[in-house]
Amino acid sequence: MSDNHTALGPLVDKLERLASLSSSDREAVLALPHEVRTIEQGHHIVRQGAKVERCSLLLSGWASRQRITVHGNRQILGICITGDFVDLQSALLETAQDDVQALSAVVVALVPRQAIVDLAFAHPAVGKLLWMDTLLDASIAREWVVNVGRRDARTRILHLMCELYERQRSAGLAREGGFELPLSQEQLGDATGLTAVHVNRTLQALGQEGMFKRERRSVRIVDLHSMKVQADFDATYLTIGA
Amino acid sequence: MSDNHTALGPLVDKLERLASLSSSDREAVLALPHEVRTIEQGHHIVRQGAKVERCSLLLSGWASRQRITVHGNRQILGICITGDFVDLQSALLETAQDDVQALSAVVVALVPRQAIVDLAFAHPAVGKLLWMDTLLDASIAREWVVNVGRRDARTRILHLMCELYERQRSAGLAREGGFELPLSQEQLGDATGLTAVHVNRTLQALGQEGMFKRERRSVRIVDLHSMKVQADFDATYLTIGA
DNA sequence: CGGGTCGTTGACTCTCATCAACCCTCGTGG
DNA sequence: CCACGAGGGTTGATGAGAGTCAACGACCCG
Repeated sequence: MSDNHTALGPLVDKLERLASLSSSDREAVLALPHEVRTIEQGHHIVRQGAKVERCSLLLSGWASRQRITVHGNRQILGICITGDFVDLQSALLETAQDDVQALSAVVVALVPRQAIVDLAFAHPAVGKLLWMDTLLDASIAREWVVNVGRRDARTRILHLMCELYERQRSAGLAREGGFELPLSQEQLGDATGLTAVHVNRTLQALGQEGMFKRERRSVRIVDLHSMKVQADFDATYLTIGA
Repeated sequence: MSDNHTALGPLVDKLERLASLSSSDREAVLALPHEVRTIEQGHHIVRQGAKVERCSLLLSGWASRQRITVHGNRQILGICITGDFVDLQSALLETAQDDVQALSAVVVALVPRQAIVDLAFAHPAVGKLLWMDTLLDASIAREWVVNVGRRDARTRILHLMCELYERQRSAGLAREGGFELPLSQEQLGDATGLTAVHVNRTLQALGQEGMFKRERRSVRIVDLHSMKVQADFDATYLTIGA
C-alpha cells in the first residue's frame, strides 16, 4: 500500500512539468486510488468501444494509440511514454475511442474514472493541468495530421523521431545524444501512413546522410539541429506556449 | 446588453447535446461576459503563436483550423460550425497552436479566458462538458489522422462529407437530405491532404456514381447509407460513446 | 468590360504501394 | 546441439495513385 502510494510519481512529474503544484495538490494526486498491473508486449491495454471504468497511467514501457480502417489497415495516432495517461479521455467519455496496445512490456497504474474527475474539480490546480494535458495530446494529434497530410516520407520519419526525442528528453528519459525507438519498421509505417517497405528504404537513405545512427532499438543523434530543420520540426506544439 | 445575454445560445445548445444542464448552470453559461464581432470571409480569427486573452465562439458561419508547413503548404485540421468554440484550447494554454480562418462571413462571441476557466470550476457540470468538448475535438483530429494516413482520395473525401453532414445534422443545421459544403476544391484538398486538381477529378468520379449531387456550395444526399459504407464512416468518434 | 477566383482538362512525372522472394537473428523444443 | 519457425529486415521489379504544370473556361463583382 505504501508502495502504491508512491507509484504515481511519474504522473506528478509530468504535471509539474506544466506548472508547479502546492504540496496539498501533490498529495492529492499521489493519493489517487489505483492498482498496478503489468502487461505483455503486444497485448491491448484498452480496446476501442469498450466501457472503461479505470484509466491507465503508463509507469514504464511504451504503448501506441491506434485505430483500424475497414480494410484492416492500422493507423497509429500517438506514442505513449512513461508518465502518460494512455486514455485520460475515458475519465469523461463513456467508451474508449481508440485501441491502445503495449509496444513493449509495460507497467500501468489503473485509476478509477470517478476518482480522477473528483480530484480535478476538488483541486482546480490539478484539474487545469489534467485538462491541459488532454489539450496537448490533441495538439500532438493535429501535428500528426500535418505530418501525414502534407509531408513526404523522409520528412515524416524525421519529424516523428524529433518528437519522440523531445518528449523523452523533457521527461528525462533520453540518454546523452540518443533515445529509444522501440518501433519496428512496420510500426513506423503505421505511425507515418507509409508501408514498412518504404520506411525501410527511407531509413537507409537517411542513415547514409549521417544525421543519426540507428542501433537495435535506439537512435544516436549526430546532428540534432540539422534533423529538426529538415523535419520541419517546431517543438512549440508540444508545449503550453511560453 | 440583454441582446448580449442571449447571444451565447448556440453554446448552451451544443453543451446540452452532450448532457442536460440545470437551470443554474445554464444561466451561468449565458452570463459569460462576451463581445460579439463580425469577421469577413478569409480573415483570420486566431493566429498561431498569438497570446489569446479571449476565446472565440462561432455564432454563425464557417471556419477552418489549420497549420502551415515550412514549404508553405496548408493542412486544415478541422472545420468549425455554429456553436463551436474555435480555440477553447486557449482558455488554458498560453498561446494559440493553430491558425483559425473564416471560411465565410462569420459572427463570433469573444469570451475572456479567465471567465471560462472560472465557470468551469465553479460549475463542475459545465466544466465537465467543456472538457468533454475538447476531448471530442481531439477525437475528430485523430480520425483525420486516419483519414489522411490510411484512406485513398475517394474515401477521404466521402469521409469528410459524412462528418460534415453528421455534425450539421446533430446541430440542427442540415436541410432535408442535404447540407452546406462551403469549401472550395482547394480547401477540400487542404483538408484531405490532396491537391485541388485531384479533388476535382475525384469529385467528378464520385458525382457520376449518384450517391450525392453537388450544387454550388452545398450537397444533396441521394444515398446516405451507401456513402457511409464507402467512406468507412462510423460516427461514434463524434460522440461521447453512449 | 476587365480582373479575380474557382473549376476543368490534358500531358507528363514521380513518389510510394504492391508483390514476392530471401536473409538474419533469436528463442524454443525435440 | 541442432532444427525449426516466427518476426523483422532487405531487396528488386512493377504499377497505380496522386502530384505538377500549364492552359483554358465559367462565373461573379466592381
